[in-house]
Order: sequence, then C-alpha cells, then structure tokens
Amino acid sequence: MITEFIKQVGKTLPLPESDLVDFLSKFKTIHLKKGEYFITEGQLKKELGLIVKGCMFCYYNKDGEQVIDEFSLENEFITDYFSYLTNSPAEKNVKCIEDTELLVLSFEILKSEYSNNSNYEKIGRIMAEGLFINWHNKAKSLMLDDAESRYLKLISKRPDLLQRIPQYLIASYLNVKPETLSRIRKKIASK
Amino acid sequence: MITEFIKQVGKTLPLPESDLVDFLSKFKTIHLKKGEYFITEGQLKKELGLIVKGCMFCYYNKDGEQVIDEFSLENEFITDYFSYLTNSPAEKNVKCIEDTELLVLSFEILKSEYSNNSNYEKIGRIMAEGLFINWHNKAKSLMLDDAESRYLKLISKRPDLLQRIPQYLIASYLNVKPETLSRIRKKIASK
DNA sequence: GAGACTCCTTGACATAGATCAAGAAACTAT
DNA sequence: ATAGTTTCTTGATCTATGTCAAGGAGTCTC
Repeated sequence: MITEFIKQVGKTLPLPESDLVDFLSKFKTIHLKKGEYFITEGQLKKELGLIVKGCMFCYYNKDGEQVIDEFSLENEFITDYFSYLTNSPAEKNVKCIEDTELLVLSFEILKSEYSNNSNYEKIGRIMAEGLFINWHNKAKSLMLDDAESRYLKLISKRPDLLQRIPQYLIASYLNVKPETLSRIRKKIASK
Repeated sequence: MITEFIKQVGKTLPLPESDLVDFLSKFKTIHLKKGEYFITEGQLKKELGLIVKGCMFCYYNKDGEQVIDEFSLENEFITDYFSYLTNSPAEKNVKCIEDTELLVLSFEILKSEYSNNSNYEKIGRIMAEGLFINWHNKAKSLMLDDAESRYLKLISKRPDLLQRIPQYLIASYLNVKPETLSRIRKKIASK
C-alpha cells in the first residue's frame, strides 16, 4: 500500500527513496467529497496536493462556462503551479469528480524545509519539467490537431479516463461541446 | 555591451553575477544568416541557444504547412527543450527571421560542468519554469480566447514583434490564416 | 522603370464546430 | 420499480475561420 504508493510517486518524482519518504512525511491528509473544491478561482492557495485515492479536474471559467484543462487521478500532483510561480491568485478551479483522499503540503513549508538543500531545486525542476511537458503537449495538440484527432489521442493515451469521467467533461477537456464529442464518437464508431 | 547583455540575461536566469558570467563563458558564438536554421525537425540537437542579436521563430509542420509556436528575440534562450527532456528527435524547426548572432552550449557540457553543483538544478528549474509559464499561457489562450482576442493580447504584450515580423508569420503564431488576420485588423481599425 | 518577387487585402464560397431544441437513455433516490 | 435528475444523442441552423482566387502594394534586381 504505502510502498506501492511511494513507488508510483517515485515515477513522477525520481528522488532516492529515503528522500521521497521524508518528503511525503511532510504532507497532511485531507478528505474531499465529490463536488467539493480543492482550489477556487481568486484564492491565493499555496498548497501542493497529491492524490491518494480519487479523481479531480481543473477548469477555467469562460463567461461562466467550464473549460477543463486537466484531470488528475491517483498518485498525481495537483496544484495551480502557475499561480504559485507568479504569486498571483488562482485562475483555475480544482474540483473533485469522486470522493478524494488528498495529501497536501504548503509551498511555504516546502520552501523552508528545503531551501538549504539541493533537493528543493530538484523537486522544483522536476515539477516544472513535468508541467512544461503537459502544457506543451496540450498547446501543440490545440495548434495542430482537429477535435477528432484530439479525441483519438486521448483514447489511446489515457483510456482510463473514459471509464471514470462523464463524457461532457471529456468534451470540455478536448475543447469542444458535448454535442460535438457525441458526433465524433458516432462517426468513429461507424468506421 | 557585455554588461548590459548579462544584465538582461540575468532577468531570465537570476543567478549571482559571477555564476552567470561563468555560465555564459561556456557558450560559443555562432552566426546564422536570415533564413538559416538552428534546429530542424528530426535532428537530435542537444544545444541551448541564447540570442545576442537577431530574431528567430520556431514552427511545427502540419501537412507541410508552418505553424509557429514562438518568436525569440535578443537575450532570449532558444532550444527544443521538449526534445531534450524526452531525449527524442526535434519536432520543431528553429529558423532565423534576421541575420542572427547566437551563443550556443551543448546540454552535455552543461550537465558535466554542473552536475555536482546545485546551480545545475537551479538552471534547470528556472528554464523549465519559464517554459511552463510560456506554454501554459499559450494553451490557455488557445482554450479560452478567439482569434481577435489573441491578436489584441499580442499587440499589448509584445508590440515589438509587430515591428519586426511579417504579418503572415504573426498570423501563424496566432494560429490563424493570413487572410483572417488581415480581416481582424481591418475590423479593429474600423472601431 | 519593368519585371519579378513577396506580402497584404478583399470577395465568394466551404467547413468544422457551436448553438438551440427535443427526446432518449442512464443514473439516483425513495 | 417509479419518478426525478442528469447525461447523451440527434436534427436544424448559425458562425468563426478556412480556402480559393484575384488584384494591389511594396521591394529588389537588372
């Protein structure tokens, strides 16, 4: 259990196991119900989350409408890192799709514990690299692919999401309307 | 000259001045003519560039058509960092819009010089953070803004680009066709 | 200064995806 | 199971942007 969790987190954050255990020991556990928020727009929330069990999504508001930029499942970190880096209020909302058990750590603690330790730079580097890769792929897909290709890529890269997440949220993540995703699926099925 | 340059680079890479001078001393200078490439698709190019004088753009190929993701001007770093991080061939092309003087450093040297030095983690962290912020903003704009808003934001945030870069390249950067940008400009002018 | 480029504009039409409206299907709770 | 809610599908339009085609404006070369 704990060891499997640590192993999974180690894939994202490749530190020596003892450092990783030490790092994780600084987190505290919270529980959020389905529909509750971890972060809301406008908040100055300087906490890093790490999902133990459950599932969340991040969205921006576009004239009152949700536009989802990410889903996060078990063993994944979740935060508004942009807001943290730029020291500005959160621009996004992070909401639970399922009841979720979350480890949280304030960035202040992270900083103070690690500031005289090269692991701080390393953790920061790895976090930022992972986020860069995610957002790079996202932007590239929006630049180069049409809606159908984005959906096909999602199916092949994250099939787990389709089992757990309602289709209208998937649509938002793909940056199309639910009607459009429904039509794309129909078209693909007929091939 | 050199001090002003170092000062500008220091804004991107806030290291103590002596570290920064040391870091920059490892680069070598190259000169590229307008139209020449620093990186081409498929290459395993593991070099970091830093523009001293000139102007370049990065683009992806979409069925033979250029889709520009970034312009880089003086004092800015340029590389295919995604390709470096994932250790895969370059997916993008980096081409000079003007004759360009470039400082270059292989990532191998960077690694070997710094691997026993927390500055390596720090440089990596700052690079990745900057790229994360850029790509985050780019993806967010593609998700949330229409073409006209993207153009208006560009005007206000990077007016220098409009002076130096032909409009059809700006259009590609905004992810629209030149005809569309022309119409957007006409519409804005008539307001 | 006449071609010959390259870039920008404009018009007419095409298309991907959005919007609106109505039902059908799938959950949820009693 | 039944009613009530939420999600998904489908059809009929609409809109932003793309495509194609032509012409104009600017620049370079001889």
